[in-house]
Amino acid sequence: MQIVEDNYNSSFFHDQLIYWHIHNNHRQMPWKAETDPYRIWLSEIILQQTRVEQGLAYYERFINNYPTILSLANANDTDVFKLWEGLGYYSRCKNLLSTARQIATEYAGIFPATYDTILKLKGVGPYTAAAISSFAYNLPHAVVDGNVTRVLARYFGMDVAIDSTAGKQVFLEKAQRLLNKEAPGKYNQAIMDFGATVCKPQVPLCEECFLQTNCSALLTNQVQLLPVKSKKNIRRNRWLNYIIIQFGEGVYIRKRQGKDIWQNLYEFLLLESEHAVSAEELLDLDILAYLKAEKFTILHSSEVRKQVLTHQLVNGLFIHLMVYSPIYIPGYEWIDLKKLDRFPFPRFINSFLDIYPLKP
DNA sequence: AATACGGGGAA
DNA sequence: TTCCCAGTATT
Repeated sequence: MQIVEDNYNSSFFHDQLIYWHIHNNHRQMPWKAETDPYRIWLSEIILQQTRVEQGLAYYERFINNYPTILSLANANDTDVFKLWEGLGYYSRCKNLLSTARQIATEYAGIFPATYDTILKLKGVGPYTAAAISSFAYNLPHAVVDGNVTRVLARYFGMDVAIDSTAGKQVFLEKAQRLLNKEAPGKYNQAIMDFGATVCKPQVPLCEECFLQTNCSALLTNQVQLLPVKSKKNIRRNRWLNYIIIQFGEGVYIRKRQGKDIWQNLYEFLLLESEHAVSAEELLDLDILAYLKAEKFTILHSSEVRKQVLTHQLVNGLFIHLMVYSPIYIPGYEWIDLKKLDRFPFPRFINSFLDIYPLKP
């Protein structure tokens, strides 16, 4: 890459981007022009690896239920996870609560206002710290998200892998050099909106793009090849079979623990298997021995259901049983069906309950 | 340095 | 199916 040409391109790129942002960027979002760091932080956590359209409703619900960081800090965990239910990446929710409480106790409820202190907060990495710093406090820190790496990779013809350690450093430095130090928030907003609405991943609008005359990828016909990603995702198969054991008007559930998917969400009696198993085989397992001592009735046995996650393909079936005396299952608790909707469940379970509602 | 962590929308 | 989304924490 030529240094001189790079400098020329950089100033053209920067000026055009700001011009577009002021005159032709019509993307609306409720947290735009927001100055409350709590709201900015909340929106940024929700939007990590999440499309704006998907996160929007969650943001509104959180603001309605918890208008201040102190109200969030004082909330009860299950209620907050219930609000987060279905959004995915549930460690974000855990860290959200943790940070709200830390700010309540250690910062007297006042959101920290420097990049380094913000970066230390749980759930806040380089991207989110730069976003909060620039949007809430107009501090000169460039955001580097998926939009930014894509835009920079294409416009400047950067073919270093965006998911390599070296690549991340290169893009961060490039973004930081391009940043308008006078209006960092405005510049950060501009480049992300541009990436999301014009320089899109699959079908970018190059024909109507105001940067087309200087875009390296477009000029060398590499738009579809940039940015470069080195790692490929592996998806493993998994079989999660659930036994819904009902006694009276309640069922047995537990909160998921340990380092696995769906931490802090709830589930029914889980029987994980290495391969697909039938309902008959499941009910034959030793783990259900204590059930055999009791009289029970099979009310329903579902088809195999599937859910695609980023690193797993979850398969499994649901069996609904009725028992006629209370049973003890270590780690599980009996919950009245009328209260079941207070508990957050993974999508895999909720999608089954949608077609097979549990009624008292 | 590599990997896991959800769910949804678009092609 | 595959890709990718206003990334981060953990190993």
